[in-house]
Amino acid sequence: MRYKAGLETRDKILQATRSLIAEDGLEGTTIKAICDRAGVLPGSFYNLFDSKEQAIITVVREAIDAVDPDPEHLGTDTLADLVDAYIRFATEQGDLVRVYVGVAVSGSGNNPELRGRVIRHHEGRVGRFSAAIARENPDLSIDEATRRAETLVSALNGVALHRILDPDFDVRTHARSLVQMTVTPV
Amino acid sequence: MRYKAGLETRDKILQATRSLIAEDGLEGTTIKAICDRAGVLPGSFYNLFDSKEQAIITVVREAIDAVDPDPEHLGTDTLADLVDAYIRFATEQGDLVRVYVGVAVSGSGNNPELRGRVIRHHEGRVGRFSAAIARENPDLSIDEATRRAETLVSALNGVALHRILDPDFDVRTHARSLVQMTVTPV
DNA sequence: TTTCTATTTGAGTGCACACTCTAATTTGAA
DNA sequence: TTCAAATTAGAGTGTGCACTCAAATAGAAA
Repeated sequence: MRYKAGLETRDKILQATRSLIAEDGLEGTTIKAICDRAGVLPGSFYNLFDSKEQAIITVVREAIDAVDPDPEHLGTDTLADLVDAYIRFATEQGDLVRVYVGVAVSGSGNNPELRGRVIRHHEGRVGRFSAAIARENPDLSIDEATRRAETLVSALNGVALHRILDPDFDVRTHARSLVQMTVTPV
Repeated sequence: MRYKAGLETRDKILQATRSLIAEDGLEGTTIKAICDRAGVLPGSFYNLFDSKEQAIITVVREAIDAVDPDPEHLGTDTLADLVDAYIRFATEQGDLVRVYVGVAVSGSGNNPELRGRVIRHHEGRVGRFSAAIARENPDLSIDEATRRAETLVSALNGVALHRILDPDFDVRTHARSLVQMTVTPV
């Protein structure tokens, strides 16, 4: 893959794979469907990818990375930044939400690595939220901040899931009111 | 299916189907896998079910019904009852949670009816929660009660999802604190 | 232009899939 | 005990799957 044509084909294949996984799940996605949607023949697919699984893994990693971008800067984001990034993800990347949740739920029987990756990433996210909450509410114990972060991250995932069922669902409003509730002691 | 043996076989097949859908998704579940896990041969399967799809639909309906049992008694349950029922579902029926979420996310390409069923059921649930909230907080407007119900139901779904990733996750505590937050004005 | 290689073409392969069929066995009501 | 119907056994069928390959074409570097 050193010419422009190859890169474009690769991109078309990944787009097709992404939307098909969202529609039919990891195991329901076939090479033929990918090739048809991408406007490509099997030979081209296998010129660029070793296997169907490789294309799928590429898309899943993309989804995991999209859930919260830039996970390097530990301890610098505000809670509002983290939530805004998530709102953007939930509203603009519906297909990737479906891929992410699909892997979390039924982590590809023949590839348990993917599910482990989702779990580790999820834990990292809770940690990031917890740190932000602790930073902004210094009077909270570590345990309490973690508990609230768990509640908040879970609840936000639920909101993203709701938006899959109802595209008009107001993610922004619900997400912000969840933040209010979570960081305000009751 | 009029003899005891048939009923038992049917039950084994549905159990196997349920766990396999949870593991591999709707489209990843095969007749061979179902028969192997149920300890049954294809002939027996097709003596009791017309098709693979029929067995799957049966399990999915089971999952949808389990999300909130007894949806007839509109307007009688307290919010605490509804939440307790959900906590029980989330902690005791992990496989059905996975089936339910899986259908919600990637509603079986070749069977859009299932996804529609999940959506309608979900809306009914929000309505039930909304009514309970309004009954217990008469000073809230209908819109505000509905908004809070949407937030709460979504968040509870997120908590159930979290438990799939982490079986030790304390569903009860997080669910109850979400209820607190949702019904207590901030 | 020549040459080398990336890319595409599209028919082909073997295997696993959903599903069928007939014969054998088990069941329970009479 | 008889017997029709329910159930199971298990080999068989055609189709669609993931994947391969040799030949044709297009693209960049010399």
